[in-house]
Amino acid sequence: MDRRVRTDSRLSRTLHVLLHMARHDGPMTSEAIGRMLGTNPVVVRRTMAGLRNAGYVTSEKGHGGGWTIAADLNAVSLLDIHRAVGGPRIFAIGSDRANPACAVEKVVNAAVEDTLREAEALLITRLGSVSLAELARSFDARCRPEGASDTSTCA
Amino acid sequence: MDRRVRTDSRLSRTLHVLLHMARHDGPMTSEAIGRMLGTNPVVVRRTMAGLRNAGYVTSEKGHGGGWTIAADLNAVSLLDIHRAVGGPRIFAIGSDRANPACAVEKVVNAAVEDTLREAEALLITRLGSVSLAELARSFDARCRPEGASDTSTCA
DNA sequence: CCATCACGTAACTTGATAAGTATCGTGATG
DNA sequence: CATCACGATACTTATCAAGTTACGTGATGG
Repeated sequence: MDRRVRTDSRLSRTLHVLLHMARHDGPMTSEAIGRMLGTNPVVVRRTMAGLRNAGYVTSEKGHGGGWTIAADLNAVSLLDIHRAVGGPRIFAIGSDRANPACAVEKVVNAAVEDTLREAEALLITRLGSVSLAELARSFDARCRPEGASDTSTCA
Repeated sequence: MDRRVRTDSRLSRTLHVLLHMARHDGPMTSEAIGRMLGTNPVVVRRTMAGLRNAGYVTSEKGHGGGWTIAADLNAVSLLDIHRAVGGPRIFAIGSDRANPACAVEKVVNAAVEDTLREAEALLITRLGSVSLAELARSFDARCRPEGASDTSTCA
């Protein structure tokens, strides 16, 4: 319980990207994805590398290259994506010493950490119970009742 | 959803301190508390200031001064302490843009944030359901079956 | 009265990490 | 072989709890 952390948006960014890729024909370049996210291609490649290692996407170089989804969207959960992008630390709060000598501190840390673990377990369960396909369908249900290729806007 | 954050140990540290104070006669100095936490008095004062503003403790200057509990431990929950020390951001993950123009991004952010909110609600509920007195009793039950003044060690 | 104690406060530094940036290399396309 | 797009490394930036330094103020007590 010692690491420092910032608000990590890799999960939501990646989901955003994947849904666009799902409704896009052909590979998408890091350049185009970066524009979508308001960032640059290097940041995109860094995050996408995790997805590639997990086998969820593939990348091709050269003309007409870019990123392509390589998995069944029904088989990949939000939790899988969370883990593929680094499975980052979830909480910004915690205890400072892992194994305190003080008995009071032990009890306090255990109480706080048990509570955090409970919340984390719920989060993990929820993320694990939603597939990318379901997320995509929930978008269609709300925004694209008839379905079409990707014409949805990105600022 | 934009702020950056580190692992924040103010809650667990403060609970640790309060339990010691509860089984300690007379005020405790920031100096002594700092030794307990492995930090220095200024850090202690900074955190304790929140508790003082909330009315949970009082502070006295000069000889024999220091910090004293001013609340009924049965009436103060872990959540109250969490809030008194700044109610810091709980999660290290989130979305980067609060109000995206892109409809896909909106749906994704909503899904992620709803899940986080659910986990946060559970955490808040749990923290709110435990009083300082109960936490102290759980320590006694485990470590001090007969109860006495504060002889518990702090490394 | 004055030395000491202990809190109050402000300003600055440190450490950790996601994000951002710059640069070069490599392989594929046409 | 020029261009494209990924791969990889190295460096900078932003953020915030925690740590540190320094000085002020009020209370105690000799």
